[in-house]
Amino acid sequence: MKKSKVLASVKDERLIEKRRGQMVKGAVTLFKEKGFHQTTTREIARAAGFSIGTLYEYIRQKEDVLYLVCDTIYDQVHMRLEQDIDIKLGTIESLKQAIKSYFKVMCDMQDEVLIMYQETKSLSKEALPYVLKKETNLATIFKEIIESCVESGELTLSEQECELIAHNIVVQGQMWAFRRWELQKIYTHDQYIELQTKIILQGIYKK
Amino acid sequence: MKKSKVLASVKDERLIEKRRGQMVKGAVTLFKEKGFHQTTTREIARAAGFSIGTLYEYIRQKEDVLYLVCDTIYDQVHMRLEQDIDIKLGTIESLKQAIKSYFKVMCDMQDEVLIMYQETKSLSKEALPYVLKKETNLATIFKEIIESCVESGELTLSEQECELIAHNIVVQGQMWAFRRWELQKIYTHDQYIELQTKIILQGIYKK
Amino acid sequence: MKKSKVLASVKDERLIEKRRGQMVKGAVTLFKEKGFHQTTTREIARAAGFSIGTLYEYIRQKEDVLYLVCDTIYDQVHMRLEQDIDIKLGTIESLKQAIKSYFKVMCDMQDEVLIMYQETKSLSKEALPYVLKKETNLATIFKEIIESCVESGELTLSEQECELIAHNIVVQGQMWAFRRWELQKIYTHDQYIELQTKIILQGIYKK
Amino acid sequence: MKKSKVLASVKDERLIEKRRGQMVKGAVTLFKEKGFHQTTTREIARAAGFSIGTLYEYIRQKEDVLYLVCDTIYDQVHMRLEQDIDIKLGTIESLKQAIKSYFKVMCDMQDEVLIMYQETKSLSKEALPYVLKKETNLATIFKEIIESCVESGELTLSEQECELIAHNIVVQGQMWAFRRWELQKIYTHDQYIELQTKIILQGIYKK
DNA sequence: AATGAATGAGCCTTCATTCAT
DNA sequence: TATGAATGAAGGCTCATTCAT
Repeated sequence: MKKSKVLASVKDERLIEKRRGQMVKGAVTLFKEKGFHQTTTREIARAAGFSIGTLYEYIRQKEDVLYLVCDTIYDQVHMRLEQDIDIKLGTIESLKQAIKSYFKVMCDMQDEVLIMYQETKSLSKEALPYVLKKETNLATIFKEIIESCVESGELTLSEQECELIAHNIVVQGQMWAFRRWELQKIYTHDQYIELQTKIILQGIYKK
Repeated sequence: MKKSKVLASVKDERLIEKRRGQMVKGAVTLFKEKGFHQTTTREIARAAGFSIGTLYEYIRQKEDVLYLVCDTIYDQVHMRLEQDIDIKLGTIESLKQAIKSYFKVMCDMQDEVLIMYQETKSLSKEALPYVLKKETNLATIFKEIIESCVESGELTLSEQECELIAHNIVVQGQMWAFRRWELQKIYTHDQYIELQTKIILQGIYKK
Repeated sequence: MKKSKVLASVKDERLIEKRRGQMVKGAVTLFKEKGFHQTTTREIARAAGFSIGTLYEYIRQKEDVLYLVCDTIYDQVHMRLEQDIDIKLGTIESLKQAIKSYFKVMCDMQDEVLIMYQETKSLSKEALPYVLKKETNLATIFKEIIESCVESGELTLSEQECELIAHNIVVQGQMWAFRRWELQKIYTHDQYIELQTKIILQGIYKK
Repeated sequence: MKKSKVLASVKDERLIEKRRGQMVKGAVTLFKEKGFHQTTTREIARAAGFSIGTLYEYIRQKEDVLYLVCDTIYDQVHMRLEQDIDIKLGTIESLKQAIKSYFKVMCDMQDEVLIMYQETKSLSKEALPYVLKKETNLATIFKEIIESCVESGELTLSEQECELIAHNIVVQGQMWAFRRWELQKIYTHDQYIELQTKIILQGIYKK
């Protein structure tokens, strides 16, 4: 299964899972508020509910926390999407459903999305591609859904177009996170979903 | 007009302008490469071509540099847009033109866009809204262009829709900056502009 | 007899002996390589073949390990000397034999000798004199051998001279350990022994 | 001339010289007392009379202080020897004089000698050979003096013997430093010099 | 105006030691 | 007895900021 690349001194795998859970939860709260660089390892430890010494039993460097946070965020997004989405149906309705589901996840994880946008660059050269890969996977999911629609004849699009639209969907979902102060003034999130979906589909439909 | 809120010890306004120019230029290069927090005030001073002491004659805190950088970036964007765009025409063609022009600016300023996305949150509570305002202005420009088209009868859209589409355009322009590694694999930037424009307009056109 | 001053939580004397044996063996290897301060208690435990918790069942502080190591080294030196040396003979030949034997031990225990020279000062004020005493005993052994030769009329030396020569012998034996890189270039250890012995005796002989 | 390999942030060479002087002086006092590892960089800074920040303007790592200390000690030894010693004379008397002079230096620098013996191994792989070279030079000086005596016919010795005796002299000079508690009980340092000189020469003289 | 040496708060990280299991 | 997770004091080092020249 998933094999985290972050080394721990502690051997009990279940404990590692648990402690890192606490760690990530505390860290997300702090990163939201003050960002990665402004957050102290001591603060992370305290927010996680243990001492600084214990923190370093489960990671090697501060950056590992960021990696773990990013990793966890994407895993959560994927988990929630997998529950709601069925890629292979090939109907416009299923695409609508996927957009709606994804946009809702993005809304629920607004703060986490922001962290990803802002702190990703602080990852080391080794960790970065691993995290970016996960971001790419997100676009791939939508690309596949759209391609299913093309195959089923519901849509007529080139592969290039499929991919671009997939990227657009991904970004427009995240958009709520980093433009929320502007957007909230005019729409509720439900309205936002509805309107964006309409525009997206209108941009696609074969005439 | 523009009245910078950053205080300087030096009195000569022309010198302030000049030194801050050097400063911002050096800082942008460094921020691109390592980010705001990883960049040292000393490095900024050196990149600007003067000593750390001199740096502090023209700013009060490190954060001022970030503010100046963000400020400058938006000014540059606006300046270039103003040259190319005519808001009042009310033709689809002028909207196309505006999108094209804006997307090109965003491509030229890829790195600067990334800085804005990643470092903005490090601005102080006082400076932040000032910078965000400029971002909002960008959307407003497009909103106005689209509304011109509505007024001239070229398009039929609610105000809500106009605003959302404006935001979409702004974000899709920036998208090239933070997804370039993915997007470059499939399109040249010109193709990207063309395709996005097509999709945007298709999402709008009255049928 | 020997009554170690290092306290243990464990009661079984035989086990204490055994575990401390493992401990010292591992520690010597590590101290050779990285020195006392650079060596971690965890590393010592691992090298000894048990856990950090167990280590602390047999010592009270890290420094105890150093004490045990020093103690063991001197015991080994003495043990080997006792096998080879006969103090009371009073012949030049027996002195030669003693020097040869001692020099050979020093050569075999080069690394241990270095540890003694370099780490001794890290012992606590209580442990230090106890270890230094053992070093002094070494000189005393040679002093007694030389004095035997004086008593038997083979040599004519004051007590002062006897003691100084004893110290010289002790130090010249150790010299191979901390100047080996220089000395090895010119002599084998056997040549070294022979030459030093010749010079020592020449410095003593009644003319 | 001498070009220290330790990098400084400060540019003024004279200031570097001065501050490092203060630094080394303070450090020697502390290292004598508690050894390199037990001494804090903060303590070094305080002993030198400036802040921790300033300390790091003149070195890169703590180890640099040790290097500087070792370097300085050897330079001092050499400086004092150069004043007193004339290598080329080729007389027994000049050898005696050199021994006396060297032994006196070693007596004056007892504590420094101990530092060298105990802390040298804490130098990095790069710095170590540089320092060891200086130690070797010391032996070379005596070797040359002895060889002058051989050339002038005052002594009859092989090159091997010359070198060994040189090493013996160097070590016996240092011996006072690390065995002083034993030796002081029996001799004054002047007596020590006299006696050792006698033994050394007796071990050499052609019969 | 310009310089750069000085400062010290504060951060990341290590590691000896303890203690519940 | 043996284990190893937990602790937190302490240390090395950085860097924004100041100020005398």
